[in-house]
Amino acid sequence: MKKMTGTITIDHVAAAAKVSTATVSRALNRPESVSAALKEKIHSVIKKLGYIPNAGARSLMLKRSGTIGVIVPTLDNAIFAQGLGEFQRQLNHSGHQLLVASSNYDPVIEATQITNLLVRGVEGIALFGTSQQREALKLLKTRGIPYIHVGSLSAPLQGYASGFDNREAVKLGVRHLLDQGHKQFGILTGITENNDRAKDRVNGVLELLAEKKIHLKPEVIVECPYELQEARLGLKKLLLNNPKITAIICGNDVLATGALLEAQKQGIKVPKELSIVGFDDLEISRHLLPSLTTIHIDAIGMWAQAANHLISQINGVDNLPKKIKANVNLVIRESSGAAPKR
Amino acid sequence: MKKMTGTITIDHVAAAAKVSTATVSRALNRPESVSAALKEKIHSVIKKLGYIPNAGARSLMLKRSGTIGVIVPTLDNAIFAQGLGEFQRQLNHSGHQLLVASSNYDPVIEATQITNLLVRGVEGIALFGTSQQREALKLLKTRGIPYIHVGSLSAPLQGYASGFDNREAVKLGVRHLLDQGHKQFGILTGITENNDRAKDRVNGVLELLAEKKIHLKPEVIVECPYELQEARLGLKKLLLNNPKITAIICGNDVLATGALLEAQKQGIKVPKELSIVGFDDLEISRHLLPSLTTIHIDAIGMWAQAANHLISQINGVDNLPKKIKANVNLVIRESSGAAPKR
DNA sequence: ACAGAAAATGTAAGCGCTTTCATTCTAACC
DNA sequence: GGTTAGAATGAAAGCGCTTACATTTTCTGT
Repeated sequence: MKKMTGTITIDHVAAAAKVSTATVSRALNRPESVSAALKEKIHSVIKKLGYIPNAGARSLMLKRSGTIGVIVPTLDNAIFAQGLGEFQRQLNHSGHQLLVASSNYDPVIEATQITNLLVRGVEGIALFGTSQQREALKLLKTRGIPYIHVGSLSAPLQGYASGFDNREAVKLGVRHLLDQGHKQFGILTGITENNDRAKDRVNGVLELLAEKKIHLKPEVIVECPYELQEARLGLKKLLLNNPKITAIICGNDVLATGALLEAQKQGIKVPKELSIVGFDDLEISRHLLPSLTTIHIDAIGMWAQAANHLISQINGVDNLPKKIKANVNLVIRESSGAAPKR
Repeated sequence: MKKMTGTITIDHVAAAAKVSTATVSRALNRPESVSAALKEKIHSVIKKLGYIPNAGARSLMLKRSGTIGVIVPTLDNAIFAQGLGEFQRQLNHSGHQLLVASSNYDPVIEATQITNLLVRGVEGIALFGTSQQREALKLLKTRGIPYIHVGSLSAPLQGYASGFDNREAVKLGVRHLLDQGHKQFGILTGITENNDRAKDRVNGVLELLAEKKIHLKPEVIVECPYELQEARLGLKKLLLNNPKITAIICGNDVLATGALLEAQKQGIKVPKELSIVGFDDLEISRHLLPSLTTIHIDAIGMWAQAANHLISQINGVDNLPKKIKANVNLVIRESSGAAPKR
């Protein structure tokens, strides 16, 4: 039967090459089982016709779609963009394409995005953090879809995770500040609701300070969205009500950058009058003046590991590690210094 | 036939609900054609079984995959990340998922990524810029796959485009600098090879300056990758060999930020001794000290338009506009000022 | 209460591909 | 030269779904 439409199927190729569809398929998928002569003829026909196998039919037979999904809170933060770039690069090595979705830090949206990805037939999913609805996670479990949490370590439902302990990581910065003699702290954190990483970081700070008998009043903990403008407002608020603060611990480098810029705008000397510590170590952090003291996380490695773990899961490798720890370390630069004498 | 595997198909649902598969399919796709009673029973069975339709089979019948591809040079630049976020948001409205690929500014990689996306059955593709291989574009044309160029306006092969004229846009900044009395210019541009936008911007500068009888020597045009570190090196090089320069036009805000930071590091007063103009208007640009004079482009709108245009193409709407112009305007801030008297 | 229209449901044919199994061709051996 | 193992190819089944068409059920109006 001749087709009317412009879509070229394997039948067209088979007909044009005067072979069966089986042979065409084999020429494509198991070339060593086809004679050189036919193989050559088939490939030339394919090129001439511009044939590309139909993805649906293929995945229907193979039971593999060749796509992997990822859901991040937002693309608008360099730390995610950078991570996704690496994730995608790794996936490419194994012939997978990346289906991207974002949740805007909302578990409800995230749950529907999980379904969306499932409906598109992804073979695996990378999820950022661990604040997903249990329901959604269970769906993945029952459907047997491989998935991995990225950026945290304490995965629910005994899931896999590639990340680090945010609670401990942030203490690196706090300890540094304590060593510098700081006593009056402020925290500029992202919105902690539905954000386990932000929560952990705040709790890490509080925990370590509590050990040193320092207890923070609620008003020195300010939450704000991860935006420069908001961070500046946040710092303003923090300092206005608590002028004695000498050190600010920020939930990430976006917040820290905003805080730094606002401090400078107000003529506050950093680090002489105020020390600022960030988290993530974005590219810009080392270039700011003063450069930012921050917690460096190996985001590249973390995402690369996540990708490879996911692929291993898909390939049915067993005895896979439950947790993959990413490297984390304090980078002391110019935005932190000795506490001012009063 | 009972299936052994854990995969739940429409047959399982039909059996469990004691209806035909056709009815289940209809309950899902054309609910108004199924009686309320059955509909309810079917949905409860679906929920209980955790049934999710098989993507391959579905796209095979429907001839639509529900996915759209995009290829950007990199995810590592906020301007792309932000754009992609919006693109994806728009696509979600029409029930599409985003398949992301990146080319690292390499047309060869881009061509293979185009094939990859095609193999995954995307219904349409957004391409950044116009530097793709003609071959690859022709493949899309012959396969009848809708696509659109984003970020430029002069699409090859009579393709569609959502973007702006980079050549004219950059002149906004140059004119401003000329108005401020500048005579000695330097250009800090991204790598122009395989980058039509970067090329156009450089040419735009040269064109306008030529009108004013200003001709730039090759050594005041420095190319460097879009990274802060590289930009700092670039500025150093520029100034070292050409100390008389009073104004620098940068290919984008990353470069401009790097230049600004390096100038400050060197103790050069901006804008008193040196004016800097960027391009893109990233979030950080308005917050830097001094804040960055730059060309604002409506990246959000540009990507939103691209998404909608692509969807219209897919839906077979005709008489679609060939070019969609995005808004562009000069934002004068603190990094540019009057040329220093010498 | 009954014919006929309309609504609801079922039957079965493919969508384009891979792959098992059967068949044909090739080459190797005695 | 005749047999046969092995390689190359073809025929056809079916992956899970949607939908045209056939069939059954329900609803009209008189």
